[in-house]
Amino acid sequence: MTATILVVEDELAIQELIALNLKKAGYLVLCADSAEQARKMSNNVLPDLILLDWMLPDLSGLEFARKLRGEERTKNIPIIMLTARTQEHDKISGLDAGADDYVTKPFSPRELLARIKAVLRRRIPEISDDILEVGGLRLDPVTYRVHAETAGKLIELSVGPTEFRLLHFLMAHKERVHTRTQLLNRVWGDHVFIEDRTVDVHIRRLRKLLEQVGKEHLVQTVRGAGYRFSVEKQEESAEL
Amino acid sequence: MTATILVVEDELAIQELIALNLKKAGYLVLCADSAEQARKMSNNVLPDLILLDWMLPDLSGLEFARKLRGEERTKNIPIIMLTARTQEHDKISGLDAGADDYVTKPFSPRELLARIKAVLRRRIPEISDDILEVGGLRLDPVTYRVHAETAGKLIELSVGPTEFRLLHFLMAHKERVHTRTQLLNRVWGDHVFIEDRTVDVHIRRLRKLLEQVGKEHLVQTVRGAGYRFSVEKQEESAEL
DNA sequence: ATAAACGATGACAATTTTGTGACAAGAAGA
DNA sequence: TCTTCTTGTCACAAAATTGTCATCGTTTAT
Repeated sequence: MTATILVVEDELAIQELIALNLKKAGYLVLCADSAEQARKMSNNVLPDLILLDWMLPDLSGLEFARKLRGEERTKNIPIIMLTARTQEHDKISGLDAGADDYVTKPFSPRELLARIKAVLRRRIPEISDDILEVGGLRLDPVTYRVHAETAGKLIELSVGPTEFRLLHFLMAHKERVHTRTQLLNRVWGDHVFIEDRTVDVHIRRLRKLLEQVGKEHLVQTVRGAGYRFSVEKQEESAEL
Repeated sequence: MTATILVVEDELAIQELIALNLKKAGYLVLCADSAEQARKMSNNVLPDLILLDWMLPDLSGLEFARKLRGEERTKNIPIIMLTARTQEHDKISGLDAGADDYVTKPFSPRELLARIKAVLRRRIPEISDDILEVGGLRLDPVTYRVHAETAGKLIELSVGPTEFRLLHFLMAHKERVHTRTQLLNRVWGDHVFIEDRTVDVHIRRLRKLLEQVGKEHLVQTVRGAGYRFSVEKQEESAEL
Protein backbone atom coordinates (compact mmCIF):
# COMPACT_ATOMS: atom_id res chain seq x y z
CA MET A 1 0.00 0.00 0.00
CA THR A 2 2.89 2.40 0.49
CA ALA A 3 3.68 4.21 -2.66
CA THR A 4 6.67 6.19 -3.81
CA ILE A 5 5.94 9.75 -4.78
CA LEU A 6 8.22 12.03 -6.70
CA VAL A 7 7.78 15.70 -5.88
CA VAL A 8 9.03 18.14 -8.47
CA GLU A 9 8.85 21.63 -7.06
CA ASP A 10 11.44 24.36 -7.04
CA GLU A 11 10.25 26.37 -4.06
CA LEU A 12 12.00 24.65 -1.27
CA ALA A 13 9.63 25.70 1.48
CA ILE A 14 6.72 24.15 -0.33
CA GLN A 15 8.70 21.14 -1.34
CA GLU A 16 9.60 20.51 2.24
CA LEU A 17 6.09 20.98 3.48
CA ILE A 18 4.71 18.56 0.96
CA ALA A 19 7.41 16.06 1.67
CA LEU A 20 6.70 16.20 5.37
CA ASN A 21 3.02 15.72 4.82
CA LEU A 22 3.51 12.78 2.55
CA LYS A 23 6.00 11.12 4.84
CA LYS A 24 3.62 11.49 7.71
CA ALA A 25 0.96 9.83 5.63
CA GLY A 26 3.29 6.90 5.12
CA TYR A 27 4.50 7.48 1.60
CA LEU A 28 8.05 7.30 0.40
CA VAL A 29 9.09 10.64 -0.97
CA LEU A 30 11.62 11.73 -3.53
CA CYS A 31 12.25 15.39 -4.13
CA ALA A 32 13.54 17.26 -7.12
CA ASP A 33 13.66 20.97 -7.79
CA SER A 34 14.06 20.87 -11.53
CA ALA A 35 12.98 18.77 -14.46
CA GLU A 36 16.56 17.75 -15.03
CA GLN A 37 16.95 16.47 -11.52
CA ALA A 38 13.60 14.75 -11.72
CA ARG A 39 14.63 13.01 -14.91
CA LYS A 40 17.76 11.71 -13.26
CA MET A 41 15.80 10.45 -10.32
CA SER A 42 13.28 8.62 -12.38
CA ASN A 43 16.15 6.91 -14.13
CA ASN A 44 16.85 5.09 -10.95
CA VAL A 45 13.50 4.69 -9.32
CA LEU A 46 10.11 4.70 -10.96
CA PRO A 47 7.72 6.45 -8.62
CA ASP A 48 4.09 5.46 -8.31
CA LEU A 49 2.99 9.02 -8.69
CA ILE A 50 4.52 12.33 -9.69
CA LEU A 51 3.61 15.62 -8.14
CA LEU A 52 4.63 18.21 -10.64
CA ASP A 53 4.79 21.95 -10.35
CA TRP A 54 3.72 23.85 -13.40
CA MET A 55 6.63 26.27 -13.18
CA LEU A 56 10.09 24.83 -13.13
CA PRO A 57 13.38 26.60 -13.64
CA ASP A 58 14.49 24.68 -16.67
CA LEU A 59 11.39 23.27 -18.33
CA SER A 60 7.74 23.90 -17.92
CA GLY A 61 5.88 21.25 -15.99
CA LEU A 62 3.68 20.85 -19.00
CA GLU A 63 6.55 19.90 -21.24
CA PHE A 64 7.91 17.59 -18.65
CA ALA A 65 4.57 15.84 -18.38
CA ARG A 66 4.51 15.40 -22.13
CA LYS A 67 7.95 13.89 -22.02
CA LEU A 68 6.95 11.47 -19.30
CA ARG A 69 3.91 10.42 -21.26
CA GLY A 70 6.04 9.93 -24.33
CA GLU A 71 8.29 7.34 -22.83
CA GLU A 72 7.22 3.78 -22.44
CA ARG A 73 8.64 3.40 -18.95
CA THR A 74 6.92 6.39 -17.52
CA LYS A 75 3.82 6.85 -19.59
CA ASN A 76 1.52 5.20 -17.11
CA ILE A 77 2.68 6.95 -14.00
CA PRO A 78 -0.11 9.19 -12.77
CA ILE A 79 0.70 12.88 -12.57
CA ILE A 80 -0.79 15.55 -10.38
CA MET A 81 -0.09 19.06 -11.56
CA LEU A 82 0.52 21.85 -9.11
CA THR A 83 -0.33 25.15 -10.68
CA ALA A 84 -0.69 28.75 -9.65
CA ARG A 85 -2.93 29.55 -12.56
CA THR A 86 -6.57 28.94 -12.44
CA GLN A 87 -7.64 29.73 -15.97
CA GLU A 88 -9.82 27.19 -17.58
CA HIS A 89 -7.65 26.70 -20.62
CA ASP A 90 -4.78 25.83 -18.38
CA LYS A 91 -6.76 23.15 -16.73
CA ILE A 92 -7.56 21.66 -20.06
CA SER A 93 -4.07 21.74 -21.47
CA GLY A 94 -2.74 20.40 -18.20
CA LEU A 95 -5.09 17.47 -18.30
CA ASP A 96 -4.49 17.10 -21.99
CA ALA A 97 -0.80 16.66 -21.43
CA GLY A 98 -1.66 13.71 -19.31
CA ALA A 99 -2.08 15.03 -15.83
CA ASP A 100 -4.50 12.87 -13.93
CA ASP A 101 -5.49 15.68 -11.67
CA TYR A 102 -4.32 19.12 -10.80
CA VAL A 103 -4.28 21.24 -7.71
CA THR A 104 -4.15 25.00 -7.83
CA LYS A 105 -2.11 27.07 -5.45
CA PRO A 106 -2.78 27.93 -2.81
CA PHE A 107 -3.63 24.39 -1.86
CA SER A 108 -4.29 22.85 1.47
CA PRO A 109 -2.02 19.94 2.31
CA ARG A 110 -5.10 18.12 3.43
CA GLU A 111 -6.72 18.47 0.05
CA LEU A 112 -3.54 17.54 -1.71
CA LEU A 113 -3.33 14.38 0.31
CA ALA A 114 -6.90 13.53 -0.48
CA ARG A 115 -6.26 13.89 -4.17
CA ILE A 116 -3.14 11.84 -4.02
CA LYS A 117 -5.01 9.11 -2.29
CA ALA A 118 -7.76 9.33 -4.85
CA VAL A 119 -5.40 9.07 -7.77
CA LEU A 120 -3.54 6.17 -6.25
CA ARG A 121 -6.76 4.39 -5.54
CA ARG A 122 -7.97 5.01 -9.03
CA ARG A 123 -4.83 3.41 -10.30
CA ILE A 124 -6.27 0.39 -11.88
CA PRO A 125 -3.93 -2.44 -12.67
CA GLU A 126 -3.19 -2.93 -16.30
CA ILE A 127 -5.34 -5.35 -18.10
CA SER A 128 -3.48 -8.54 -18.76
CA ASP A 129 -3.97 -11.14 -21.41
CA ASP A 130 -5.36 -13.63 -18.98
CA ILE A 131 -8.57 -15.37 -19.74
CA LEU A 132 -11.37 -13.95 -17.68
CA GLU A 133 -14.20 -16.08 -16.43
CA VAL A 134 -16.96 -14.29 -14.60
CA GLY A 135 -20.60 -15.10 -14.18
CA GLY A 136 -20.69 -17.79 -16.81
CA LEU A 137 -18.87 -15.68 -19.35
CA ARG A 138 -15.45 -16.51 -20.66
CA LEU A 139 -13.40 -13.88 -22.42
CA ASP A 140 -10.10 -14.65 -24.04
CA PRO A 141 -8.04 -11.56 -24.89
CA VAL A 142 -5.64 -13.57 -27.01
CA THR A 143 -8.10 -15.16 -29.35
CA TYR A 144 -10.55 -12.29 -29.10
CA ARG A 145 -13.39 -14.63 -28.32
CA VAL A 146 -16.21 -14.56 -25.86
CA HIS A 147 -18.06 -17.68 -24.84
CA ALA A 148 -21.08 -17.97 -22.65
CA GLU A 149 -22.11 -20.97 -20.71
CA THR A 150 -25.83 -21.47 -20.80
CA ALA A 151 -27.36 -24.67 -19.55
CA GLY A 152 -24.07 -26.46 -19.84
CA LYS A 153 -23.51 -25.40 -23.40
CA LEU A 154 -20.81 -23.07 -24.62
CA ILE A 155 -21.99 -20.50 -27.10
CA GLU A 156 -19.68 -18.08 -28.81
CA LEU A 157 -20.74 -14.49 -29.04
CA SER A 158 -19.78 -12.34 -32.00
CA VAL A 159 -18.56 -9.22 -30.33
CA GLY A 160 -17.34 -6.20 -32.21
CA PRO A 161 -13.98 -4.65 -31.36
CA THR A 162 -15.29 -1.86 -29.18
CA GLU A 163 -17.77 -4.04 -27.37
CA PHE A 164 -14.99 -6.49 -26.80
CA ARG A 165 -12.74 -3.92 -25.18
CA LEU A 166 -15.62 -2.60 -23.15
CA LEU A 167 -16.58 -6.02 -21.93
CA HIS A 168 -12.96 -6.82 -21.26
CA PHE A 169 -12.54 -3.77 -19.11
CA LEU A 170 -15.77 -4.30 -17.26
CA MET A 171 -14.99 -7.93 -16.55
CA ALA A 172 -11.48 -7.10 -15.44
CA HIS A 173 -12.89 -4.60 -12.98
CA LYS A 174 -16.12 -6.20 -12.02
CA GLU A 175 -18.29 -4.99 -9.15
CA ARG A 176 -16.86 -1.53 -9.41
CA VAL A 177 -18.90 1.34 -10.73
CA HIS A 178 -17.35 3.22 -13.62
CA THR A 179 -18.57 6.59 -14.78
CA ARG A 180 -19.09 7.11 -18.47
CA THR A 181 -16.04 9.33 -18.56
CA GLN A 182 -13.88 6.74 -16.89
CA LEU A 183 -15.03 4.16 -19.40
CA LEU A 184 -14.26 6.48 -22.27
CA ASN A 185 -10.81 7.11 -20.92
CA ARG A 186 -10.00 3.52 -20.21
CA VAL A 187 -11.68 1.76 -23.09
CA TRP A 188 -11.52 4.30 -25.88
CA GLY A 189 -8.39 6.12 -24.76
CA ASP A 190 -7.52 9.19 -22.78
CA HIS A 191 -7.70 11.81 -25.44
CA VAL A 192 -10.81 10.96 -27.41
CA PHE A 193 -13.47 13.56 -27.77
CA ILE A 194 -16.56 11.48 -27.69
CA GLU A 195 -19.88 12.11 -26.06
CA ASP A 196 -20.51 10.50 -22.74
CA ARG A 197 -23.82 9.20 -24.00
CA THR A 198 -22.06 7.12 -26.59
CA VAL A 199 -21.15 4.79 -23.78
CA ASP A 200 -24.82 4.15 -23.21
CA VAL A 201 -25.22 2.99 -26.76
CA HIS A 202 -22.34 0.59 -26.50
CA ILE A 203 -23.61 -0.71 -23.22
CA ARG A 204 -26.88 -1.24 -24.99
CA ARG A 205 -25.17 -3.21 -27.75
CA LEU A 206 -23.30 -5.25 -25.22
CA ARG A 207 -26.49 -6.05 -23.39
CA LYS A 208 -28.14 -7.04 -26.63
CA LEU A 209 -25.43 -9.59 -27.19
CA LEU A 210 -25.63 -10.90 -23.68
CA GLU A 211 -29.37 -11.18 -23.98
CA GLN A 212 -28.89 -13.93 -26.53
CA VAL A 213 -27.46 -16.08 -23.78
CA GLY A 214 -29.56 -14.76 -20.96
CA LYS A 215 -26.74 -12.86 -19.29
CA GLU A 216 -27.89 -9.29 -19.69
CA HIS A 217 -28.19 -8.87 -15.93
CA LEU A 218 -24.42 -8.87 -15.68
CA VAL A 219 -24.17 -5.31 -16.95
CA GLN A 220 -25.94 -3.07 -14.52
CA THR A 221 -26.85 0.59 -14.50
CA VAL A 222 -26.14 2.63 -11.44
CA ARG A 223 -28.28 5.68 -11.82
CA GLY A 224 -26.46 8.93 -11.38
CA ALA A 225 -23.12 7.17 -11.39
CA GLY A 226 -22.38 4.88 -14.27
CA TYR A 227 -22.22 1.20 -15.10
CA ARG A 228 -21.06 -1.90 -13.35
CA PHE A 229 -20.32 -5.48 -14.28
CA SER A 230 -21.56 -7.55 -11.42
CA VAL A 231 -22.32 -11.13 -10.59
CA GLU A 232 -24.28 -10.15 -7.53
CA LYS A 233 -27.91 -9.47 -8.06
CA GLN A 234 -29.06 -5.93 -8.29
CA GLU A 235 -31.38 -5.74 -5.39
CA GLU A 236 -34.91 -4.55 -5.76
CA SER A 237 -35.98 -2.71 -2.70
CA ALA A 238 -38.95 -4.31 -1.07
CA GLU A 239 -41.99 -2.19 -1.81
CA LEU A 240 -43.92 -0.53 0.92
CA MET B 1 -5.28 14.14 11.63
CA THR B 2 -2.10 16.10 11.14
CA ALA B 3 -2.72 19.73 10.40
CA THR B 4 -0.70 22.53 8.86
CA ILE B 5 -0.40 25.70 10.89
CA LEU B 6 0.82 29.05 9.71
CA VAL B 7 2.44 31.14 12.42
CA VAL B 8 2.60 34.88 11.79
CA GLU B 9 4.70 36.48 14.47
CA ASP B 10 7.50 39.01 14.19
CA GLU B 11 9.26 38.35 17.45
CA LEU B 12 11.54 35.57 16.41
CA ALA B 13 12.04 34.19 19.87
CA ILE B 14 8.34 33.70 20.32
CA GLN B 15 7.93 32.42 16.81
CA GLU B 16 10.54 29.80 17.42
CA LEU B 17 9.09 28.82 20.73
CA ILE B 18 5.68 28.32 19.20
CA ALA B 19 7.03 26.45 16.24
CA LEU B 20 8.94 24.08 18.46
CA ASN B 21 5.94 23.35 20.56
CA LEU B 22 3.70 22.77 17.63
CA LYS B 23 6.16 20.52 15.91
CA LYS B 24 6.51 18.54 19.07
CA ALA B 25 2.77 18.10 19.11
CA GLY B 26 2.93 16.68 15.61
CA TYR B 27 1.77 19.63 13.57
CA LEU B 28 3.35 20.90 10.42
CA VAL B 29 4.46 24.49 10.84
CA LEU B 30 5.04 27.38 8.49
CA CYS B 31 6.44 30.61 9.83
CA ALA B 32 6.19 34.19 8.66
CA ASP B 33 7.32 37.37 10.40
CA SER B 34 5.26 39.88 8.49
CA ALA B 35 1.91 40.14 6.81
CA GLU B 36 3.65 40.42 3.49
CA GLN B 37 5.52 37.22 3.99
CA ALA B 38 2.43 35.52 5.27
CA ARG B 39 0.54 36.58 2.19
CA LYS B 40 3.21 35.07 -0.02
CA MET B 41 3.02 31.85 1.84
CA SER B 42 -0.70 31.68 1.67
CA ASN B 43 -0.41 32.12 -2.06
CA ASN B 44 1.04 28.68 -2.16
CA VAL B 45 -0.29 26.82 0.79
CA LEU B 46 -3.59 26.94 2.55
CA PRO B 47 -2.93 26.12 6.16
CA ASP B 48 -5.53 24.48 8.35
CA LEU B 49 -5.14 27.17 10.93
CA ILE B 50 -3.47 30.55 11.23
CA LEU B 51 -1.86 31.78 14.41
CA LEU B 52 -1.74 35.50 14.03
CA ASP B 53 -0.01 38.10 16.13
CA TRP B 54 -1.90 41.28 16.69
CA MET B 55 1.14 43.45 16.13
CA LEU B 56 2.97 43.06 12.90
CA PRO B 57 5.58 45.35 11.37
CA ASP B 58 3.72 46.15 8.20
CA LEU B 59 0.04 45.55 8.82
CA SER B 60 -1.98 44.99 11.89
CA GLY B 61 -3.04 41.46 12.54
CA LEU B 62 -6.58 42.68 12.57
CA GLU B 63 -6.41 43.99 9.04
CA PHE B 64 -4.72 40.85 7.87
CA ALA B 65 -7.47 38.77 9.36
CA ARG B 66 -10.06 40.86 7.57
CA LYS B 67 -8.24 40.33 4.32
CA LEU B 68 -8.18 36.61 4.82
CA ARG B 69 -11.86 36.56 5.57
CA GLY B 70 -12.55 38.54 2.47
CA GLU B 71 -11.18 36.01 0.06
CA GLU B 72 -13.09 32.96 -0.95
CA ARG B 73 -10.25 30.53 -0.60
CA THR B 74 -9.11 31.65 2.79
CA LYS B 75 -12.30 32.79 4.40
CA ASN B 76 -12.90 29.52 6.17
CA ILE B 77 -9.50 29.06 7.66
CA PRO B 78 -9.75 29.39 11.42
CA ILE B 79 -7.64 32.11 12.97
CA ILE B 80 -6.29 32.36 16.47
CA MET B 81 -5.18 35.84 17.45
CA LEU B 82 -2.16 36.37 19.62
CA THR B 83 -2.35 39.62 21.50
CA ALA B 84 -0.58 41.43 24.29
CA ARG B 85 -3.53 43.60 25.09
CA THR B 86 -6.23 42.46 27.33
CA GLN B 87 -8.83 45.16 26.86
CA GLU B 88 -12.29 43.92 26.34
CA HIS B 89 -12.89 45.96 23.23
CA ASP B 90 -9.93 44.34 21.58
CA LYS B 91 -11.33 40.97 22.20
CA ILE B 92 -14.51 41.99 20.60
CA SER B 93 -13.02 43.59 17.53
CA GLY B 94 -10.65 40.67 17.19
CA LEU B 95 -13.45 38.20 17.18
CA ASP B 96 -15.41 40.48 14.96
CA ALA B 97 -12.72 40.42 12.33
CA GLY B 98 -13.15 36.70 12.20
CA ALA B 99 -10.75 35.32 14.74
CA ASP B 100 -12.05 32.06 16.05
CA ASP B 101 -10.21 32.43 19.31
CA TYR B 102 -7.50 34.54 20.82
CA VAL B 103 -4.70 34.03 23.27
CA THR B 104 -3.15 36.84 25.29
CA LYS B 105 0.54 37.15 25.87
CA PRO B 106 2.16 35.94 27.88
CA PHE B 107 0.64 32.60 27.22
CA SER B 108 1.53 29.14 28.33
CA PRO B 109 2.37 26.76 25.52
CA ARG B 110 0.03 24.32 27.16
CA GLU B 111 -2.88 26.69 26.84
CA LEU B 112 -2.03 27.62 23.28
CA LEU B 113 -1.92 23.98 22.32
CA ALA B 114 -5.23 23.32 23.97
CA ARG B 115 -6.89 26.11 22.06
CA ILE B 116 -5.39 24.99 18.79
CA LYS B 117 -6.67 21.51 19.37
CA ALA B 118 -10.10 22.83 20.18
CA VAL B 119 -10.31 24.87 17.01
CA LEU B 120 -9.04 22.05 14.85
CA ARG B 121 -11.49 19.63 16.37
CA ARG B 122 -14.30 21.65 14.88
CA ARG B 123 -12.97 21.00 11.43
CA ILE B 124 -14.94 18.56 9.40
CA PRO B 125 -12.82 15.83 7.87
CA GLU B 126 -12.88 14.89 4.22
CA ILE B 127 -14.78 11.97 2.87
CA SER B 128 -12.83 9.16 1.31
CA ASP B 129 -13.68 6.10 -0.70
CA ASP B 130 -13.32 3.75 2.20
CA ILE B 131 -16.03 1.28 2.99
CA LEU B 132 -18.06 2.47 5.93
CA GLU B 133 -19.60 0.07 8.39
CA VAL B 134 -21.75 1.55 11.10
CA GLY B 135 -24.64 0.20 13.05
CA GLY B 136 -25.21 -2.81 10.86
CA LEU B 137 -25.04 -0.77 7.69
CA ARG B 138 -22.33 -1.12 5.14
CA LEU B 139 -21.77 1.49 2.48
CA ASP B 140 -19.29 0.97 -0.29
CA PRO B 141 -18.51 4.07 -2.35
CA VAL B 142 -16.67 2.07 -4.98
CA THR B 143 -19.43 -0.33 -5.86
CA TYR B 144 -22.15 2.12 -4.92
CA ARG B 145 -23.86 -0.41 -2.75
CA VAL B 146 -25.49 -0.24 0.62
CA HIS B 147 -26.08 -3.40 2.60
CA ALA B 148 -27.89 -3.83 5.85
CA GLU B 149 -27.42 -6.68 8.23
CA THR B 150 -30.68 -7.77 9.74
CA ALA B 151 -30.94 -10.99 11.68
CA GLY B 152 -27.70 -12.21 10.19
CA LYS B 153 -28.84 -11.61 6.65
CA LEU B 154 -27.39 -9.08 4.27
CA ILE B 155 -29.95 -7.10 2.35
CA GLU B 156 -29.06 -4.63 -0.32
CA LEU B 157 -30.84 -1.31 -0.35
CA SER B 158 -31.58 0.48 -3.57
CA VAL B 159 -30.53 4.00 -2.77
CA GLY B 160 -30.89 6.88 -5.16
CA PRO B 161 -27.92 9.14 -5.95
CA THR B 162 -28.78 11.90 -3.52
CA GLU B 163 -29.77 9.60 -0.73
CA PHE B 164 -26.54 7.77 -1.31
CA ARG B 165 -24.45 10.89 -0.96
CA LEU B 166 -26.44 11.97 2.04
CA LEU B 167 -26.08 8.64 3.75
CA HIS B 168 -22.42 8.58 2.86
CA PHE B 169 -21.85 11.93 4.45
CA LEU B 170 -23.86 11.13 7.54
CA MET B 171 -22.10 7.83 8.05
CA ALA B 172 -18.70 9.39 7.51
CA HIS B 173 -19.52 11.95 10.16
CA LYS B 174 -21.60 9.94 12.51
CA GLU B 175 -22.54 11.07 16.01
CA ARG B 176 -22.24 14.66 14.91
CA VAL B 177 -25.17 16.97 14.41
CA HIS B 178 -25.38 18.69 11.04
CA THR B 179 -27.62 21.63 10.33
CA ARG B 180 -29.68 21.57 7.20
CA THR B 181 -27.49 24.23 5.69
CA GLN B 182 -24.36 22.28 6.42
CA LEU B 183 -25.86 19.25 4.80
CA LEU B 184 -26.86 21.23 1.74
CA ASN B 185 -23.36 22.59 1.44
CA ARG B 186 -21.59 19.32 1.95
CA VAL B 187 -23.89 16.93 0.18
CA TRP B 188 -25.44 19.04 -2.53
CA GLY B 189 -22.59 21.47 -3.04
CA ASP B 190 -21.66 24.92 -1.88
CA HIS B 191 -23.56 27.13 -4.23
CA VAL B 192 -26.89 25.46 -4.68
CA PHE B 193 -29.97 27.50 -4.03
CA ILE B 194 -32.22 24.96 -2.45
CA GLU B 195 -34.61 25.28 0.44
CA ASP B 196 -33.43 24.06 3.79
CA ARG B 197 -36.64 22.10 4.15
CA THR B 198 -35.68 19.94 1.22
CA VAL B 199 -33.24 18.23 3.48
CA ASP B 200 -36.12 17.06 5.62
CA VAL B 201 -37.65 15.34 2.66
CA HIS B 202 -34.46 13.54 1.79
CA ILE B 203 -33.97 12.52 5.37
CA ARG B 204 -37.47 11.19 5.21
CA ARG B 205 -36.65 9.17 2.09
CA LEU B 206 -33.54 7.84 3.69
CA ARG B 207 -35.47 6.77 6.75
CA LYS B 208 -38.02 5.07 4.59
CA LEU B 209 -35.28 2.97 3.05
CA LEU B 210 -33.79 2.15 6.41
CA GLU B 211 -37.21 1.22 7.74
CA GLN B 212 -37.24 -1.72 5.38
CA VAL B 213 -34.41 -3.23 7.35
CA GLY B 214 -35.43 -1.88 10.73
CA LYS B 215 -32.63 0.67 10.92
CA GLU B 216 -34.59 3.89 10.89
CA HIS B 217 -33.39 4.79 14.35
CA LEU B 218 -29.94 5.45 12.93
CA VAL B 219 -30.99 8.78 11.49
CA GLN B 220 -32.02 11.01 14.33
CA THR B 221 -33.58 14.44 14.55
CA VAL B 222 -32.10 16.99 16.87
CA ARG B 223 -34.78 19.52 17.31
CA GLY B 224 -33.73 23.07 16.59
CA ALA B 225 -30.37 21.92 15.29
CA GLY B 226 -30.43 19.38 12.52
CA TYR B 227 -29.85 15.70 11.96
CA ARG B 228 -27.44 13.12 13.18
CA PHE B 229 -26.43 9.62 12.23
CA SER B 230 -25.95 7.77 15.45
CA VAL B 231 -25.57 4.26 16.69
CA GLU B 232 -26.29 5.25 20.23
CA LYS B 233 -29.89 5.42 21.19
CA GLN B 234 -31.51 8.79 21.27
CA GLU B 235 -31.88 9.65 24.89
CA GLU B 236 -35.24 10.22 26.43
CA SER B 237 -34.95 13.74 27.71
CA ALA B 238 -34.57 13.42 31.43
CA GLU B 239 -36.34 16.35 32.98
CA LEU B 240 -34.67 18.43 35.61
C1' DA C 1 -54.50 26.84 27.36
C1' DT C 2 -53.30 28.77 23.26
C1' DA C 3 -50.33 30.20 19.94
C1' DA C 4 -46.10 29.77 17.62
C1' DA C 5 -42.36 27.13 15.94
C1' DC C 6 -40.66 23.06 14.24
C1' DG C 7 -40.58 18.72 12.02
C1' DA C 8 -42.93 14.68 9.44
C1' DT C 9 -45.31 13.15 5.62
C1' DG C 10 -47.66 12.39 1.19
C1' DA C 11 -48.47 14.21 -3.23
C1' DC C 12 -46.91 16.10 -7.50
C1' DA C 13 -44.95 18.35 -11.37
C1' DA C 14 -40.61 19.52 -13.37
C1' DT C 15 -36.38 17.96 -14.37
C1' DT C 16 -32.83 14.73 -15.09
C1' DT C 17 -31.17 10.48 -16.49
C1' DT C 18 -31.24 6.36 -19.17
C1' DG C 19 -33.02 3.15 -22.91
C1' DT C 20 -33.67 2.45 -27.69
C1' DG C 21 -34.10 2.58 -32.67
C1' DA C 22 -32.48 4.89 -36.64
C1' DC C 23 -29.03 6.87 -39.46
C1' DA C 24 -25.04 8.54 -41.83
C1' DA C 25 -20.12 8.58 -42.19
C1' DG C 26 -16.36 5.90 -42.26
C1' DA C 27 -13.49 1.49 -42.25
C1' DA C 28 -12.54 -2.92 -43.91
C1' DG C 29 -12.74 -6.31 -47.20
C1' DA C 30 -13.95 -8.48 -51.41
C1' DT D 1 -16.01 0.03 -56.76
C1' DC D 2 -19.41 -2.08 -54.15
C1' DT D 3 -20.86 -4.47 -50.05
C1' DT D 4 -20.80 -5.23 -45.27
C1' DC D 5 -19.65 -3.85 -40.60
C1' DT D 6 -18.69 -0.77 -37.29
C1' DT D 7 -19.46 3.34 -34.66
C1' DG D 8 -20.61 7.97 -33.01
C1' DT D 9 -24.59 10.97 -32.69
C1' DC D 10 -29.26 12.17 -32.48
C1' DA D 11 -34.19 12.28 -31.33
C1' DC D 12 -37.62 10.55 -28.83
C1' DA D 13 -39.61 7.42 -25.31
C1' DA D 14 -39.47 5.61 -20.82
C1' DA D 15 -38.23 5.78 -16.18
C1' DA D 16 -36.44 7.52 -12.07
C1' DT D 17 -35.20 11.38 -9.28
C1' DT D 18 -35.84 15.55 -6.87
C1' DG D 19 -37.34 20.16 -5.14
C1' DT D 20 -41.41 22.34 -3.41
C1' DC D 21 -45.78 22.67 -1.27
C1' DA D 22 -49.78 21.91 1.68
C1' DT D 23 -51.11 19.66 5.60
C1' DC D 24 -50.85 17.41 9.85
C1' DG D 25 -48.77 16.14 14.31
C1' DT D 26 -45.53 17.56 18.20
C1' DT D 27 -42.98 20.26 20.97
C1' DT D 28 -41.97 24.72 23.04
C1' DA D 29 -43.00 29.23 24.66
C1' DT D 30 -46.16 32.85 26.22
